[in-house]
Amino acid sequence: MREFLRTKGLRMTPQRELVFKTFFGAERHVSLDELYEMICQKDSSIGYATVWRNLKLICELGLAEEVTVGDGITRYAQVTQRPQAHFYCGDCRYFVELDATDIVPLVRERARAAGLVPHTIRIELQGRCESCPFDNSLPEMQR
Amino acid sequence: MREFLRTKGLRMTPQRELVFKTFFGAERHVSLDELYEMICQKDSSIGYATVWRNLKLICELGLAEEVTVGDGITRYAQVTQRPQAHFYCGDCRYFVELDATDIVPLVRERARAAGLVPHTIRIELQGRCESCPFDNSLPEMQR
DNA sequence: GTAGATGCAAAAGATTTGCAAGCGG
DNA sequence: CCGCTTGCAAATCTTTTGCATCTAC
Repeated sequence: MREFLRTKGLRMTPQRELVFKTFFGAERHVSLDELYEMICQKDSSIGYATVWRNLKLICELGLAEEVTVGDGITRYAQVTQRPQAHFYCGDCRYFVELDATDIVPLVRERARAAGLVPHTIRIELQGRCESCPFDNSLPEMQR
Repeated sequence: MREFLRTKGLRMTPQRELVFKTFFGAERHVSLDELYEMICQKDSSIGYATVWRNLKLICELGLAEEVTVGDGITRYAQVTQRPQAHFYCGDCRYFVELDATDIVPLVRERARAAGLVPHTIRIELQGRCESCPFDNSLPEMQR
């Protein structure tokens, strides 16, 4: 990673390393605030802007992308080899990744047929997970 | 529409009617600001909050939904019968709707197989439209 | 008349930037 | 050393809300 950054004229610092490791070590999609919280527990002296800038950097490097589900919170997903769809349970706030390896090409083809060249394709679902600990239904709007 | 609102205990007002008509009359997805601008041209005395509240209302009524493509701007799409995918050209800011009638069920089934009950399914693409008037490539991050 | 709707202004959040000081290479 | 990074504070920008006033029904 240090090498990779060097080719971009970027440096590795303790803070950057911490942001990268924490982000890639997270097993779920995290928001900026969540990531900052997680990082603070390891190094409370790190600045919010530093986390923000490094998270943006990760996105710029193509290693992560923003995921939104309409609840006003932007979360960040690691970019993986396999195209994935993101499921978000509005009740327990649980994120699940669904394999969309077979579906994404269909979408891409649909776009191509319309004369469009997609750069990114996002498939985002929202609903209720089966084992959701919450059985109360919130007003739809606020999910 | 007035009847429909009445069943919800809501009223029709000149401002509300203007917001509804303008929104449903727009041939593209609009952001709150864009909608407000359009409406101001017809009635400059309308308040920003009124446009915002009515746009939210339209979403609550299930007649529209938010669309985001990672450029920091939330746009609103009319909900139509046919499931659609949204394509956004980052260069000319053009929105295109793609028919996804056949693809959405696939996604839904994929979720079901994982024990998830999707409430909404969004398919959002970003890229370049064929007849894009811009041939310069902006940095990916800022699209 | 009454409850919902509006307009304004200000609050609340989220995102982004300026700048001086700190370090990695 | 040079230039990328960091921390802090403050600026921006977007989304929401409080409240007095107004008005649809």
